[in-house]
Amino acid sequence: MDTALAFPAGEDQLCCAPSERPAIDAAHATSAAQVLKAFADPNRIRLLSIVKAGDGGEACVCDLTEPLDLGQPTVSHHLKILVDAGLLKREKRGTWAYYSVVPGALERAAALITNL
Amino acid sequence: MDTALAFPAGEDQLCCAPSERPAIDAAHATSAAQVLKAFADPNRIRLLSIVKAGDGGEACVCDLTEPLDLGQPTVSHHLKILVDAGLLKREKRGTWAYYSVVPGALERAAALITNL
DNA sequence: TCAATATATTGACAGTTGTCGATATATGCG
DNA sequence: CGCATATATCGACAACTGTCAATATATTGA
Repeated sequence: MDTALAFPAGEDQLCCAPSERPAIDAAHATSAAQVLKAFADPNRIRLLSIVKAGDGGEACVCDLTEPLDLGQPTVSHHLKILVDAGLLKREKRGTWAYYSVVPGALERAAALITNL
Repeated sequence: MDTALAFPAGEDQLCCAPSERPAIDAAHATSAAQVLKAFADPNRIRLLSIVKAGDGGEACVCDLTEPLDLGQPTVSHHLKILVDAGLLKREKRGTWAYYSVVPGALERAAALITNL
């Protein structure tokens, strides 16, 4: 259970102008890559997109397995990766598990790229 | 040579508000993942960062192999992946190869995430 | 032309990842 | 309780990826 360090906290404000900022160190690169790795698969991209576009910004596994044309275990696997990366959150209601995008998570992930 | 489709062109303006946008299709997800995959490795993150922070926004391979503690072939390999993804461009001057970030590429890559 | 340097390419190998089928674990309902 | 449904976990396997050593390909300079 490598449960989500996800977004290291703090680190929101920038020390100086982008053109003057020094290169990031190995530790930051590793944690950034850990999050960005979650976007490195087409099916996970689609999962994020479908969940975000879903009614109420959420979707359950049963809504996701068909449009992706993947087996249910594989979908669960990808969802776990997205949750561990801090991008999705899981809420169980009855028999169903509803996934939704963690507020601000996509923007923070995008900032990892623009703030390089 | 799977030379960079990179950023598919067009697709810059959005059809509607983010909350109303439908989920992206498989083809878009695949091309987005192709670019984002380039960010899925800590050493490539550092390469981008070091190049961007370098003098004149560029760096040659010889400047990159030492701080990353990687062999020269491995650095060349990662640089090729970043070039193929449309993130870096290569300019050969004499014996040296200078790499620099393609203008706007990081912002476009980040937009692939926020526009999900 | 020949040697030295910088970079790219190749081939190999271990480690990781995406996928599936089978199975386990809930949860709700008769 | 016992069955059906929804989801998660496990084990296996092929495909992909990151790394290195060895080698190839410029390019410069003597």
